[in-house]
Amino acid sequence: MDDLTEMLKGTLEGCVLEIIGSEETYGYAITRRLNELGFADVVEGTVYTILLRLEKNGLVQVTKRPSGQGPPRKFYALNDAGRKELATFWAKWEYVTSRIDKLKEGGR
Amino acid sequence: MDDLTEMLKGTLEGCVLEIIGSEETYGYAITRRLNELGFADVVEGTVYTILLRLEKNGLVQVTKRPSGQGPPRKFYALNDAGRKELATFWAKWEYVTSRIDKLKEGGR
DNA sequence: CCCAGTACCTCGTACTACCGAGTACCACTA
DNA sequence: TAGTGGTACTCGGTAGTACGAGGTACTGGG
Repeated sequence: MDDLTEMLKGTLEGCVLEIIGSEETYGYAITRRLNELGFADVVEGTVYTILLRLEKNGLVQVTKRPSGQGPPRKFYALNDAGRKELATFWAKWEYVTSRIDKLKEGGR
Repeated sequence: MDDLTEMLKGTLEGCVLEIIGSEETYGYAITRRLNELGFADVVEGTVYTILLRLEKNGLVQVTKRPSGQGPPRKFYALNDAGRKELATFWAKWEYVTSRIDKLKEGGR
């Protein structure tokens, strides 16, 4: 699948929230997970910008832990605000997809 | 539904293509159609930007016609390149939504 | 010792949508 | 004939998001 960049705008952050929400994890692993899921072109730089943004917006709790496999890892977990934001994201996603599907079906 | 701006990036152009593809139409009407469909915040300025981009990228055929209700209208219709682009858009859309739904279901 | 793999961070760029303001044309009305 | 409201298009500036390319740093193996 070719370039999905533009289509992922605004949804990638939600995906990262979802991943963090299901399991406390760190940037490098999140990138791998997204790639596995089929978002092959998502690169580290992108994920880190999102992570920084989440932190700045107070949606996550960050814990640094040594890894034994390189430099220490920064583990991210959702806090209450983050869980709320995630719920909002899914609500928007439902809304948008339902409208677009309707449009696609020639909905009048 | 609050601000969908970021989530619509990259999909709005596809929506406009779809609308034009189903019926030759013009900017003002496209805006109304989008609003009806539930994309309430989409404004004229945005639609015209997209339309100009489509024209510049050679995806549409433009015909000017008097309206009897104001200034002449610029009617847009898809050409071959536009139809191809529209098909690509839907393919991407399928792809992205399937991956995200998978993620949402806790897909491993 | 160097290199590959892991892990993180930063800066500059491109693209897209929005917003505000402006232009203009028409029909109807007072 | 001046004003109002609806139709219709254009343009310039702004903000948000993802990407690319680069850099730092730690570990273990050849």
